[in-house]
Amino acid sequence: MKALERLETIRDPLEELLGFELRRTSVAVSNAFAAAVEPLGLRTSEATLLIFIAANEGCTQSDIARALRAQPANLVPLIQKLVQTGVLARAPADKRAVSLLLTKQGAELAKQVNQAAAKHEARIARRLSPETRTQVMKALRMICKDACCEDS
Amino acid sequence: MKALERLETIRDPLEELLGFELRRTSVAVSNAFAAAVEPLGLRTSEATLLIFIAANEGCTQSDIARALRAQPANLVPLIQKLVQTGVLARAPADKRAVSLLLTKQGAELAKQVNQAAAKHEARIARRLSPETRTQVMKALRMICKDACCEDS
DNA sequence: TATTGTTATACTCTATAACTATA
DNA sequence: TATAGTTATAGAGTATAACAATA
Repeated sequence: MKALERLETIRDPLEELLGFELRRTSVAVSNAFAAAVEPLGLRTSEATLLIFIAANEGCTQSDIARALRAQPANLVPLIQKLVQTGVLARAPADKRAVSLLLTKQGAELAKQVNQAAAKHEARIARRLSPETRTQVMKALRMICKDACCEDS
Repeated sequence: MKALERLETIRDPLEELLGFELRRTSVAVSNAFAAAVEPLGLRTSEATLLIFIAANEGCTQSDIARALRAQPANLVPLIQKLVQTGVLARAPADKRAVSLLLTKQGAELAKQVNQAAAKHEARIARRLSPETRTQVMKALRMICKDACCEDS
């Protein structure tokens, strides 16, 4: 039946590695977030943008790109869509920069996004004590910094 | 100078959210891992595959797909490349399943990948105590489970 | 010179549908 | 009927180069 003995037991060496566990968890959490904002007709990137702009009304695309570590070029179609659907409005800041504002409809949508995000946050952290959550956040920031930088 | 008052201060509401901090950290760590295996001529997915197969010699593509939560279709070109470059060898397991084995060259490469992964792991966790690392791993698994499942 | 916003483009990753051959 | 492997393809995310207008 078997030309070569099939493996009876599969083990997963990846689940002992922090890097991969981080990635898997991130994927699962991102999928859950996407599902949470999908009823609002938004993708993850659009919902993220709304949360950011709601907290920084009047910011520009380059503000967003810097803060969210995104490529400015990739924000263009995203913001165009949100302007066309009446969620965002542009107002000239100076002759080259453009301030982004929420329309009345956009403010309502942003509120719903924030509610969905809060519910999602509560869900993914529901088995973590506040202290553990704080410690995990702190650890994540350290890991992120140590992964990014080159040196000692 | 300003048609609309520009924001002086940008704040980032995302960095208080566990979900987004998870994503950012995961992206940074993934990039660092990609850079770590790039000198070996491997992408993240290929290096991951080698780590897994080295720990499970004789496994099949569907074993891999299940364990790594990947689509079987996406493994095909990946494994084809590794076979063509002499890293993997196929051996019939039964008339439809195929066992995957490391060639001599593949075993050497897998060893280097595991070394690079270990170094990468040490780097990203270098400011975490062993106890904190363990706690973070445990928290990540809980978060992952709570994000995936639907219910209570 | 550097910055803001933009276009076009390319590449990777991921997802699905459909097929074959085998169990 | 379900499983193993495959093909083809489509979508989303992300990256860069190059440009015009402005600081």
